[in-house]
Amino acid sequence: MGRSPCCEKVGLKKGTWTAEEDQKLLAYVEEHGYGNWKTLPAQAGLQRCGKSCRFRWANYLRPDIKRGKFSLQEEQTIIQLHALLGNRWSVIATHLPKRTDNEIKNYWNTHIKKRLNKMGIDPVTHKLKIHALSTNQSKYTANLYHMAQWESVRLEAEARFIHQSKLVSNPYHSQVPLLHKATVPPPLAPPLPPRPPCLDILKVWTGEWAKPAKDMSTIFNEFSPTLNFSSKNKFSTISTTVGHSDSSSIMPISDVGNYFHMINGRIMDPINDSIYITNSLNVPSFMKSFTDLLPNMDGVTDNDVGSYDGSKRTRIIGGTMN
DNA sequence: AAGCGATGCAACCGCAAGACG
DNA sequence: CCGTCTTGCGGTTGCATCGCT
Repeated sequence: MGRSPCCEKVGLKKGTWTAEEDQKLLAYVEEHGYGNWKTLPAQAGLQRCGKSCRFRWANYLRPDIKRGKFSLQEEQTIIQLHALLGNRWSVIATHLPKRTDNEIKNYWNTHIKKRLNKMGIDPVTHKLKIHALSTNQSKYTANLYHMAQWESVRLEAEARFIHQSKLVSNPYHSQVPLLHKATVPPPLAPPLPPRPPCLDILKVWTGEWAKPAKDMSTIFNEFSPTLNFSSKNKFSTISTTVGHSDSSSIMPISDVGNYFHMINGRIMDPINDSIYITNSLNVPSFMKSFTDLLPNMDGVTDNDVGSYDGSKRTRIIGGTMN
């Protein structure tokens, strides 16, 4: 495959765009649209390569772009989605209205990454750094981390519970294709034990970090969740046992894989044919493992991604399922 | 005021995938 | 099916600005 010559090779301008160039590009796109970036520069009277023009338009001149400081909410969303998706900036950008992938990527690299490092969290794996476990503060972080694991399992269990409720009440269930019927979850599990306070790693991010850890130890005396990951056939199973201090309620929260089923390597909701991403928490190790359950999201385009209004979950709608 | 390193943002580069003939 | 072209993505670099000495 032949590569198009770069700007330098054909003597085109590089570097920062001037206001005049911006105006030219903006005027041209507004009048003619942007069908062919290769031919656009010449037609617009720009001494730039098409790639540069496309980039400038997509990241700075497009009218639906918000510039400026990221809000705390946006930061949290970035962290959550990064834990799930890794460096899939374009996908992450679809969850941040009016933000571009490039801007998010830059913000991650220059701000969030550094702050996570300072907090003793590996920004790549979202796991605690081992060497950080020696300090008191890091013990607290470890507790948060542990709690967050529990929270993850709880969310998945809730998802299963909601789904099962739908099966009971929703007549649509009978129309679920056979493939999906084969993966219908087992009967309802016993009710969940009382929840520990909702904690996740993002609380560290949002300032809970500074609070004393004494309450954490109390909580951990009451709940001690353990996560286990295994792979069975095409399903990956997430299971946990939760023990409560009064030892009256030891219950398994099992087989998230029974709720979700895999199609083409993606975790699917058998009812809605949607790919679900837990959006309320992303715990380092759990999410790494959870992400591992999503071995191939590559076929999901930006257009496939939408917000699930009012839900704790964000779902990717209509990813290619060929 | 000058020098210099740190920081953050804008933009480039190379690769891969999709479109198309 | 194959080759070429175009587009999109993520990693990386370049450079302007800031802050400290």
